[in-house]
Amino acid sequence: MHFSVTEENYIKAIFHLQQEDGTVSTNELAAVLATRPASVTDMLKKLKTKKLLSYEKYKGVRLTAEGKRLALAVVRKHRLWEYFLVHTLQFGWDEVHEVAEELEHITSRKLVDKLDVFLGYPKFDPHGDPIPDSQGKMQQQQQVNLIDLPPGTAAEVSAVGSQSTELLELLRHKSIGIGTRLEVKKKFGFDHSIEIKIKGQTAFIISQQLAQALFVKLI
Amino acid sequence: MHFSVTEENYIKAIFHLQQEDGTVSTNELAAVLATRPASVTDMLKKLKTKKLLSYEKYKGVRLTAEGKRLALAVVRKHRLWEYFLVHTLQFGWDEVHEVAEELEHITSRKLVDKLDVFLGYPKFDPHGDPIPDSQGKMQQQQQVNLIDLPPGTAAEVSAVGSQSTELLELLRHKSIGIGTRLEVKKKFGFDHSIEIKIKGQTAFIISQQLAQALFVKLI
DNA sequence: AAAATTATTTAGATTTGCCTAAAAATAAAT
DNA sequence: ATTTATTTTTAGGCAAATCTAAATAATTTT
Ligand SMILES: [Mn+2]
Ligand SMILES: [Mn+2]
Ligand SMILES: [Mn+2]
Ligand SMILES: [Mn+2]
Repeated sequence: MHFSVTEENYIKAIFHLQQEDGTVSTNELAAVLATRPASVTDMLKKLKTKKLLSYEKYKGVRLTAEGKRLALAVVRKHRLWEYFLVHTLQFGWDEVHEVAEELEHITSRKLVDKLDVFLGYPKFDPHGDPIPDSQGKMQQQQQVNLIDLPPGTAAEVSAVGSQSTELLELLRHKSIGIGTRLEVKKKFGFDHSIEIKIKGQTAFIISQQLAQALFVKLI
Repeated sequence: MHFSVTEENYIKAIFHLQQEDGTVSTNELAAVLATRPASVTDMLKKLKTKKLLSYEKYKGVRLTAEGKRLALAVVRKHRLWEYFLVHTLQFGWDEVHEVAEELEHITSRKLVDKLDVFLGYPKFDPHGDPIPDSQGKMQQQQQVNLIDLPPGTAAEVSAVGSQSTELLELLRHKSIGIGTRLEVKKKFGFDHSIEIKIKGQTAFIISQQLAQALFVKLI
């Protein structure tokens, strides 16, 4: 089976959305794919006949095992290419998402596997997201949202909740990246901001929105 | 300006064909693109309105300066990726053409230039074809067809005349590659076969077809 | 120079992915 | 339980890239 770029993008979007919800709605899909609900309905019918998803009118959609396999293959390529762009070609971590969005659709299986070998079988991409192996298995980090840490906890940043340029720009400005170690000093109920301290720097406060976009693991 | 994969493939095909002929015919294009003459005519009209080529009904076609620029950009990407696949990812030189055919359409300019840096600004791809620099300039080797060498001449293989799997398979079997040094021993008028000698091997005979597919530089 | 062959273009359809506008189903509010 | 609002689907069309079959132009042969 070989699928078009558009079909792969739909499958990947459904995969990501159904992590949160169990089942995915037409409107949600239209929103993340920047297209119209009517177009989504058309595509869902097609992907159903290709057995990549189960779909009943008005009932939302859910990937089949086959659809999940495809989604994981695309995610694997996306994240491996991002790792390549950052670690081999010296891109900034905020510059790679768009390019990987294209590279993830290159079809050669051999290419992906050789790239994986060359990179040394990385387990996480530059944004802290796990890279599926050639079997589609990925190592889940036991990570928690920074907003949920109680004061006094030390932690290491392990992932970001979005690839938006704005977020990554802010993080660069505050010198926060994957692997940064920090300690929660104080939490302010009024605006849910959090005071954190990074070794060698004076403590500073980050907003609720930023804290919610950061995932950490305890150390 | 941004162009579709199909448009880029047409422009690249015209570029290669017009190296030999000055002007390119509808049927030639249909043949190399594995499509129908009628489809070619449609596309030529479109590419004309985009000012990538000059075209008069029944008169054949020729790239404009703009069209040539685009063609060289695609060729640059194609050959840089081939170099990457062979030298970085350890592909065989006979396995890379198809994959590069997809990778050449990735749009990021920054990606190409960073890839070029990473690879060390290579001047020739794995098949001996020159890689255009970011200005579109490429270094032409003063190479000659092996079939035209007189007996007694020593030479080094610098390029192959096609990327076909069959050719590359035959070359691997005879341990001939880019950089192989050889000497022409004798030429046989009957079938235009040529006896050649590679250092450390006993002399052997290659066919006219193979000799015509090999380009060499004198040493 | 006329006839036959070959090359190229037009005409009319098809497929994919998308759109707008309108209809139908579901969910929420009164 | 109706009415209202939201979500989703259908209907009908459009643009890109392709195709087959038929028409026209160019070339070659006789
Ligand atoms: Mn994509
Ligand atoms: Mn990522
Ligand atoms: Mn191509
Ligand atoms: Mn090549």
